[in-house]
Amino acid sequence: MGRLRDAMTDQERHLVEDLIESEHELAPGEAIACRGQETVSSTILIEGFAIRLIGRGGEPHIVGLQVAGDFVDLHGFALVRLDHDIHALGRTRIGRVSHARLRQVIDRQPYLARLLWFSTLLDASIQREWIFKLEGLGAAQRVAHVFCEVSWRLGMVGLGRPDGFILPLTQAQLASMCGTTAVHMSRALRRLRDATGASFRHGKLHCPDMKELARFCDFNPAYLYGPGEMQPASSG
Amino acid sequence: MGRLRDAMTDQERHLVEDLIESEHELAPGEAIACRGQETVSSTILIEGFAIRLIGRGGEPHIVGLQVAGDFVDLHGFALVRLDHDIHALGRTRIGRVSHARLRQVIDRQPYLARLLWFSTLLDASIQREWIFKLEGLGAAQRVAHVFCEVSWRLGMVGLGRPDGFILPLTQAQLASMCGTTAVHMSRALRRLRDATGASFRHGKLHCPDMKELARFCDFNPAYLYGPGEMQPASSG
DNA sequence: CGTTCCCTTGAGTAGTTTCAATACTTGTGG
DNA sequence: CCACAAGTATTGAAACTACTCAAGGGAACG
Repeated sequence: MGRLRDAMTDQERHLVEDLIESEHELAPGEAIACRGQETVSSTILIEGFAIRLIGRGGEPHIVGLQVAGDFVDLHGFALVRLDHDIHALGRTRIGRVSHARLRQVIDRQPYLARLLWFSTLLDASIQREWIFKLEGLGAAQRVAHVFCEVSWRLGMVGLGRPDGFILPLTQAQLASMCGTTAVHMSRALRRLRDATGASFRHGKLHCPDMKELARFCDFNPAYLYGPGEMQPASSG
Repeated sequence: MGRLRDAMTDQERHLVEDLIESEHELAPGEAIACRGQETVSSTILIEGFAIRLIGRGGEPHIVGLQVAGDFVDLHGFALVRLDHDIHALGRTRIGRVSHARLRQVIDRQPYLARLLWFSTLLDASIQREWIFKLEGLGAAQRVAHVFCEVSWRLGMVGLGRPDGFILPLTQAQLASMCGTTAVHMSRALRRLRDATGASFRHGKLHCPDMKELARFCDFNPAYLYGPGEMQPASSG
């Protein structure tokens, strides 16, 4: 819910923070939630990243990325079972919220319910942008778009840095997210480096000029519903 | 909400149907909702299809498809502004539901609120599957997957036919949905016809063997949360 | 200090795009 | 009913992009 901070009062923010019943440290790659399993609690990502994985038969593909402050499996609350796996990326800290507790708060605070709903809608909006990206852009622009999005989302939760960030993905994982192969991703990253100066190696992006990166892939952050243009429904 | 019929009581279904304040006929291609515009009502697709479009600068791309019974812009309720356009596909009939009315019902019927939420989560699940499909499948398998999904979704709202359906898309639009070109889509459709017997021409799919089509693209409908394996949260 | 995983590079192959030309469908007005 | 126009679908060939296989170099971890 971190990304909704501008839409929440201090009271509401405390209400959400108080929902967390336990905190855990997770090792890199550890599962946060698994496909098909019935969920009795949901997870807030307090620190680190998480990936969504869909795999049938062959290698699983990465179909989503969550950053600190995100509710990663709020779907489980309404859907009971998840359709995909969620894994920690690098070392993470998570908080668990029981569905029973969530239900109590939601029934008494309709506005908070709408905020939780908004949170999942934001994820849906991001997924539509990923579809758009996969349909329309080449490999180098796709990965640039991923970097722009992560930079922007980190900025929305106060973790933004102007010259890059740590994102513990391998090039093979980046390739999976961009619908290409590890070898081709390596070449795409070199083209990106030559064109924009942004270099990614061993889970670290160094980017001297974010604007240049955004120009390279025609990045428009409107779909992230950040403070400014588009805002969630007002309180009341 | 048509697709949730199995999760709703008759009373709840009537409650949703009574929400509809006005019905309209739409001409092919007519806009249902536009990016950026503030929405005061949401739309249920009563008959026909709708597409979601994202376009920045160049040609817009199709990033989503809705069938009869779907709430097409429920996002607008929580998000106020949409991040993309929604257009009618072929002749459609829609119903409008004011947000004021929606809010009333939601605050009094928490379970109904969860059903609406579930409806948007189902769209999100479908979008994740689209991402997976674009990342991992070739053009012929992608379009086969689209056909399987539409067939399944029509079946979920009682409009299923064993030998195909009318889907008023051009090959250029299918290409847009599958991240390829119109020319290549034509070739992909021929390969699909040769491999499975399913032929698509001028907005009509003729498919003698749906199972064969499903096998061709390794289609698994679990992500649609149909009656069976995965179900929304129970009432109460 | 070596093993393992990750990244890079090259060369050949397969798949996709582009451009351009032709044919088919549908709808319109003579 | 036919002719025409506009949109839609198919085909071919050349250029391009991406994939695969394979080998070598580099970073991180024990």
